[in-house]
Amino acid sequence: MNVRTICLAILAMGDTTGYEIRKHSLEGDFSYFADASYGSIYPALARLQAEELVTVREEAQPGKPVRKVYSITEAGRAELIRALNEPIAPDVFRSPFLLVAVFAPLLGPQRIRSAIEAHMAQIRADRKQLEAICADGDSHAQGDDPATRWAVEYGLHCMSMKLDYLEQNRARLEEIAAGGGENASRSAAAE
Amino acid sequence: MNVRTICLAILAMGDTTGYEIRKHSLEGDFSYFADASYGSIYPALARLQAEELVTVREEAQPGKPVRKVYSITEAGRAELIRALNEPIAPDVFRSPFLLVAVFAPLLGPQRIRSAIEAHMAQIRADRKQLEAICADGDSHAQGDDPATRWAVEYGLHCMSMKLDYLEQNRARLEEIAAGGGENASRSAAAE
DNA sequence: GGACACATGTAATCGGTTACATGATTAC
DNA sequence: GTAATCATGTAACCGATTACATGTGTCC
Repeated sequence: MNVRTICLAILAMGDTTGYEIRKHSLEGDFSYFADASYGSIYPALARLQAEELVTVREEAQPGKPVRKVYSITEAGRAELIRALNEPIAPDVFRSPFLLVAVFAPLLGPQRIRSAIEAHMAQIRADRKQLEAICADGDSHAQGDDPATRWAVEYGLHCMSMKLDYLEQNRARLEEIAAGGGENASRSAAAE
Repeated sequence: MNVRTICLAILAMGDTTGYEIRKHSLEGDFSYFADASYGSIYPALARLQAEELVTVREEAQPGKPVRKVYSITEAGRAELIRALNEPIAPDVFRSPFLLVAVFAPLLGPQRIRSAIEAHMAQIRADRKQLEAICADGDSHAQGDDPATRWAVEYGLHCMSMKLDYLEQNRARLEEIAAGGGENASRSAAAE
């Protein structure tokens, strides 16, 4: 999902600024889809504006820089729908953790233990963040939207499942790391 | 995980060629970690060779092009271990499907149904592929390695969980798509 | 005769990140 | 005083993809 579409999608949920789009993309809802930086968001917004898929209004606020608030246009909404109706690219799941896991015998039990710990902590943190969106309640939008809620619940479910699985199977990986250590040393020395 | 490390990792499992590395990275084991193309693999291998982290031997085979078979060196193995001991980057999970799901009310039930169908088919296909690695058995390596097996089982578990969850909750999303459709039209028309 | 698998490699391009530039306000 | 938050934007760079170039053998 390119930044352009992500911007359009976020703007379809309500008017915002480039600054806030970045926060959505890496903290809030939408953290599933992107992880965009200013360097990609601002040019994307400029381009969308040139294409008349969004409009801008400048809100001067005393003391602070001018906020450029973007709104999606009808054409923008149509373009978003068009993009979402295209064949969906497969989900991407890239796990540096699993690469470490695969080399458990080479890395030894201490490293594996700390890797598992860090990995689980990461998942817990992500889960907490997702839960916050749902529980937000009072805030004006996202958590209340049923479709967003469905997606968030799907994400939460996946995370909880992973944590359960790790809890139950981490010992096995740690044993592999401990047992294989000698083998790895031997085979490395043998070569 | 950059292509360089992926190449090193694959070579740590056994000698291969650039051509086969690509296959590993998008079909076999390792499909979790990368999705590299020739355009990145060949330059990476050349660089690794220059750094003396791998060596090459050319195997002439009559009729076919020369195979350049790469082997990891001791320095390469050390570099891989060093890379794997660095702080692990968080897992990346990017789901174009969930973006579609979030806009279910805007897209309507037919689209959502087909999106769910395609998504589940994709997961099933991925699962089949992973199962093949494990069940390979007779082939000389990966499926038998306990750490690889652990990682594969983790992946299989996640996929099965997702499928179960989708099976049980797809109806709810389809309803949201159906019910919300009118709202979306109204709100779109109202603006 | 055409498509596909094997096999290596380069050049153009692209999408995106990082770092930089600027500057006021608020909280510690 | 110093760090963080708000806020926008550009330029340099980078990693990777896409498309291209080349060539044989095999299967349908």
